[in-house]
Amino acid sequence: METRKQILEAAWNLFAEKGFEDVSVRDVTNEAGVNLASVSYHFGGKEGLIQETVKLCMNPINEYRIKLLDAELQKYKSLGKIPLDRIMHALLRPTVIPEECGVSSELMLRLVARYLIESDYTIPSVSQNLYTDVFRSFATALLQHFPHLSAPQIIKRIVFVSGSVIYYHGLGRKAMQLSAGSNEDVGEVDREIMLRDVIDFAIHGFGGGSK
Amino acid sequence: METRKQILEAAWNLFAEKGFEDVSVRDVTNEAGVNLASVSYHFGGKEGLIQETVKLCMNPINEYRIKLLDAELQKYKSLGKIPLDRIMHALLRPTVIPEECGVSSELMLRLVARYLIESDYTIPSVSQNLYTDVFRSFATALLQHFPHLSAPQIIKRIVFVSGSVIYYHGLGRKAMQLSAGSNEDVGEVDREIMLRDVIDFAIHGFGGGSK
DNA sequence: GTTTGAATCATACGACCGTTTCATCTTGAC
DNA sequence: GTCAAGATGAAACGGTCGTATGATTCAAAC
Repeated sequence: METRKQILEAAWNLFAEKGFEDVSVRDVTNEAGVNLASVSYHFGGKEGLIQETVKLCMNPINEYRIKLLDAELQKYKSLGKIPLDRIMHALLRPTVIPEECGVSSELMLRLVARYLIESDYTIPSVSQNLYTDVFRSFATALLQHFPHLSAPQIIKRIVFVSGSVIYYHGLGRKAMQLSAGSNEDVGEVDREIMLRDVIDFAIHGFGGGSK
Repeated sequence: METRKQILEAAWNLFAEKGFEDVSVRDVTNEAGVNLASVSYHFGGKEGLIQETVKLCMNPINEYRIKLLDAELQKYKSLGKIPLDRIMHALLRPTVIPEECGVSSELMLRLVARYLIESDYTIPSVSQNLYTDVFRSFATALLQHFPHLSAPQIIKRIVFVSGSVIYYHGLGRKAMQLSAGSNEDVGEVDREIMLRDVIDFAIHGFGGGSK
């Protein structure tokens, strides 16, 4: 059963670095130091391995989101509603600083983004309920702040906000370089600062000045 | 020279529908009704065809953005600055309603998103300058409104906004379904309404209330 | 010690891919 | 009419891929 874990770890690293199509089953098993047939044996095939890998990244993030939101809910239950910035914090922190929920780096978010696009945005069935929970919980919390918005409008804005971050993870660095008109590196980004920025952006974008 | 055009059209449709990896050169040439070797002859290979296809989508959108912004610049030059909503309109309309610049549907945006992710966000060299122009022009216009923001901060927020739209194009519909907890279809989206929504979101997110 | 079933291994199969090669056709210039 | 160059065509090459197969090892149960 050690083999299974080794395969997942190797796949994890390789997929995140090169993408699903550019990594062969042989690449994974070589990296993991296990036999080629192990992937079929343990995961039923490459597709099964991919889905398992993606779940390994998606689920902790969504679980962490819900956990953070629940904690805020307890803290502010006397108030009747969670402050907007705390809601956004719960929604966004797990994606900006994924290490906190065991997802080793933001490379993994690119992996998820990649998967969603390549699979026509089909979410693995095991993760679907979790996604549903996330959308519902945050929509409920946000409705306290924006009772004039319809549920679909709320969801739409949650998607806007999530998209900002994922896209930024991928293209942000490149965009900085392009804007400078050169290919020089722009240095490391401070994750806490970035989190603050994106929360700020989300709060104002969401509220539209109405709160 | 007709062959070249037929190949591009077939590639355009197939790539957008299935992605680059899932479409073989044979698929393209069969769909186009031309010989297999034509792709190597006209584009040097599959990679060349991919880049040409992506450019066919990227460039008109960025050109249209600049064109719209220039038009606003003329209209409001006596004012010293373009109204914020008009800047956002110029930035976002070409991606929400790409037909207006000859890009046949939002499927093409998925194609671009797919390419950016699969190619590690490497922008084809011919399109690089255009991207640089876009970032610079919009950053300049936005700086009039937010002189307290640094250039990198402006760029960062442009990326946030662009990301919202692209992500929404792909995942938005799915998100609606998930939030409903079912797989029922959510119907068509009104593009003009969506444009208004995303501009609204962008304006407030960008300004952060500071106008 | 034997049995048994899960796990691992070396190997091979069949399919598909991108590219190349070389022959053939087309077209316009001389 | 001939020639040359561009464009198209048929076919094959070499390589890689995901998967299947059957043998082998291993460990726990009896």
